[in-house]
Amino acid sequence: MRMECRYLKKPQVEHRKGLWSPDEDQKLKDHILKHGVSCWSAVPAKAGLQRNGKSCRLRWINYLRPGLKRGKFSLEEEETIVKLQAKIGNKWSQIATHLPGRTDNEVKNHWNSYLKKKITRVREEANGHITPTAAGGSPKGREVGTEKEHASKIQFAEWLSFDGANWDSCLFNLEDAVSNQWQCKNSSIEEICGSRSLQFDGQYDIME
DNA sequence: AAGGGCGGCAACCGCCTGCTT
DNA sequence: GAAGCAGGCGGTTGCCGCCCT
Repeated sequence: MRMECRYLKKPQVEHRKGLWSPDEDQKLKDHILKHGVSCWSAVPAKAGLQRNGKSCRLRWINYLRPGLKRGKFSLEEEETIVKLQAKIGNKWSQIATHLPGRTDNEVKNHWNSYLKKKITRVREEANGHITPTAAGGSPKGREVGTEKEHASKIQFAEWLSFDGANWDSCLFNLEDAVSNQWQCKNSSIEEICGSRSLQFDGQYDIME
């Protein structure tokens, strides 16, 4: 596969940057659906695009690929992200494999812009030395004080709670989880998550 | 109504890895 | 074993829209 692209003569064209137009999307989509991908660096020329191969690959994976799930992350998806991030760190591509229809970029963005701040806030509130708007929450943050914000806050606190009520036989400690200090005693991460959600038989014990 | 600030998202950048010669 | 290349990945940036003052 790689052989066929290795010594292809690539035209030296100025590559376009920035947002993709609907026309470019259509060209890329049509080309890939019709011919598949044997070599990303050859795709732009074959598809009639003035982009580089990497850009095309990214656009396809993150936006055009069939089966992508758009829209808000579900509570279950957020649980998965937080757990896996605590377990394996910022391995977004690996985390994304446990979230069908989600891309690594999407997961990363959601973590950086939302989950990380939420966790910090919950954590600091648990420590009792924070105002609700600190830790990334802006003083003018959206939905602050609204019913929606209130609801999401409660939900988040619920699924991060110690009682593990919605964790199906999982003893989960927020403080350790967010410090990357919790460990799974009896199960590998694959066993824990299976192909998708958090169904597993083992238990988490907090290791010092 | 307007401007400033923030959050969310798309895309780029640079490094790393694996493969081939 | 070294060099060159493509693909993969994580970090970062920049733009846009929404919300608040």
